[in-house]
Amino acid sequence: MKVVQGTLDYLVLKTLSVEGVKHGFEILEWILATTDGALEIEEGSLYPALHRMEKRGLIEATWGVSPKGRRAKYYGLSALGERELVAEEKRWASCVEAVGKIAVAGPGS
Amino acid sequence: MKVVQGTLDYLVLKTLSVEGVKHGFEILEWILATTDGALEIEEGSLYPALHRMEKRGLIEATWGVSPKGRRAKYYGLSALGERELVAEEKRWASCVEAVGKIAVAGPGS
DNA sequence: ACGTTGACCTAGAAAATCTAGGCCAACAAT
DNA sequence: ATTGTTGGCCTAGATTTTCTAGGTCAACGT
Repeated sequence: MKVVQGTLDYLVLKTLSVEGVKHGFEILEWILATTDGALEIEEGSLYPALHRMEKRGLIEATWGVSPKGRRAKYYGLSALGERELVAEEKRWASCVEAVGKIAVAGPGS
Repeated sequence: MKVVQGTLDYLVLKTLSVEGVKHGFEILEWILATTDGALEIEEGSLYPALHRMEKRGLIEATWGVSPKGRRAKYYGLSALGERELVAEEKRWASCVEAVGKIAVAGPGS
């Protein structure tokens, strides 16, 4: 990801919320495309993250077949995941806001 | 910090750039106050970070005496640190922008 | 028959932050 | 004089997240 740590869960939750059910590879590609290549998440980061989140009950998986005819694990948001998404959203917003305050502060403030 | 990982260096560099020379405790307090309590950095995070950054030549330290009469290590930005700050600033901005794109994207986009 | 692609997986490394302490000097209070 | 509190710095080890660098297996094309 090469950016900041602690955002991946949020990104995945948001992706599933916005795009609906998706499998791992699709999530990677969608995030990459949507951010114009800025957020290049590695498979080695994503799959463990998906497993963590599934174990926590935030997302649910079912095996299926991808449009290209391969077996694929489709993930969808659970009710718990939706609530978690709201919390993560706040967390991220308040972090961005706080860092913004530092950036804006001047010697006279 | 309880927020996102990978921002601390940026926050410290920015603090020193905006506020000038400061010692560790002051940095903590200033960030806490400036973000209205949102960014509560722990001493156990800050001091190792300061040492890392000093080793990398981004900041320079001199021992002095605090306004309250205690010995204190004052840190200032080096020329290298100023350049690093510019880079970190871009990194952070592009990350926020990218995450924003995910958040904004809708099923129709 | 063989190489490529899609899709998933994992072990171990690397890095950042936190927990939970400890140290010592200055000062206040008794 | 002693005790307690505060200011300021420090560190070892745990935890967590992400990445590196692999590997597997089936579908498809040639």
